[in-house]
Amino acid sequence: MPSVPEQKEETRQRIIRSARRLFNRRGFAGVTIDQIMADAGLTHGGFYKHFTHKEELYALAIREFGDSPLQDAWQVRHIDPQARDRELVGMIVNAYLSRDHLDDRDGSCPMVGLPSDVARESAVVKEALGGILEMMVGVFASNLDGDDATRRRRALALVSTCVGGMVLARALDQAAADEVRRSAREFVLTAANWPLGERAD
Amino acid sequence: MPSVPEQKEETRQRIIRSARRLFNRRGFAGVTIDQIMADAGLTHGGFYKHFTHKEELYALAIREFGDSPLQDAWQVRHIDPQARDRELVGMIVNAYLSRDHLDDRDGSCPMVGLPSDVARESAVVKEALGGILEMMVGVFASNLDGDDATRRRRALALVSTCVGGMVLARALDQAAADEVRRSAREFVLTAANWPLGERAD
DNA sequence: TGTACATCAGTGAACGCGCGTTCACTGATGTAC
DNA sequence: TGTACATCAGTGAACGCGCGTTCACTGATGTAC
Repeated sequence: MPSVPEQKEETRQRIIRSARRLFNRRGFAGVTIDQIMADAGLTHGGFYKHFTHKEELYALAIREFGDSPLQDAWQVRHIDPQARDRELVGMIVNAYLSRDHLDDRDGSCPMVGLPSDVARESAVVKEALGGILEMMVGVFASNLDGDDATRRRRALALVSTCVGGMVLARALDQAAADEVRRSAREFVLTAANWPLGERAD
Repeated sequence: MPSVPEQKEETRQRIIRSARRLFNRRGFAGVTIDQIMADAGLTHGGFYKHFTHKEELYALAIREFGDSPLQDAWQVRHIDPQARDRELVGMIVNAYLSRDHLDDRDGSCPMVGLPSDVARESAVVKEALGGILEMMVGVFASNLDGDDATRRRRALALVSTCVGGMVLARALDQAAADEVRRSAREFVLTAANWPLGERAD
């Protein structure tokens, strides 16, 4: 076999990483295949040696956020989804609703950067986002009181507040963005009785 | 003056209404000027007799939601933003998080249909969305307890939950969408102590 | 009251550009002998 | 160990199409006389 499979796979991953950053910042329609390939240090023609459609790469890019733990992007590392640790969840909420996360157009959670985009895409793309939602809901639910169903419902609502706060913050001017972000954070931490920890902003 | 100003203004409004529906459903990049003009019963060439750019129409279309009271889209009419009426706010929350509102791609609140799109647009567009947020925050805050600052902060958080729940619901499959929607609704109504009223779904 | 004229909202062809996708080609690399 | 060959990831020109925008034109309508 004259081509090197490991090298091809490495290139493929590099393209997906470039796509993840660019799509997250500018949405599906706002990024061209040429830009993604150039960002990965390649020319546009080779794209179809790795993927069949632009949309296929889009779904893969979103799934990537789940694989390469999202925590990296949030500056909160090594989180065990099963962990019952209210302090840790408090930190996650702080990080999720932080100014850093708001400004990180490239690496932010795709629920913050791409929801309206995903709403218009096919089931494959929606499933990729659903996986990320479940990850976050799992962490929240493990640290709430009540029976399983109640914890899940409350977790879904609290995730909605976090995501909604950030989505709105992105769609507003700086001052309004900070106000919404902080209000959502205070509300979630108080409602769930999670410690506030040290807040950077 | 051989042209009729009132007729031109009427045409202009018809274009804006078409734009509002189409942009809300498919986003800024997903709609062509030709489609908007055709929807308004015109041909594409006349567009520039009314607007200078595509983006100008986009901002106008979003503002339109504030002018033509959003309540029409929510099936809740004649709401006085100053009204202190917990029952009414309960109805608004129910309507906002209803299946009807989720499925109404054309007429839904632009905070639900367009936030990621708006996040990538200019200040003019963001201000248009900010106006709609303030409308909703005003209604919520008037029906909460505490001093002004506290009510506003809680209102911002509760609006975040409503918007976040709907934005996520749009980006998920049917089953997950209903679960998020209902969880967010129950949580908001309970947390704010607003009556549940009759829920259709 | 009637007629010639000026205006301008709306038409539809055209322009230029960029995009997603295709394809003939290249050249580095592994394999066969 | 060396050489001829086959493979295929990556290249870059090209294709077809649709989009935003421009522009010469039309024809309905108000105005001047």
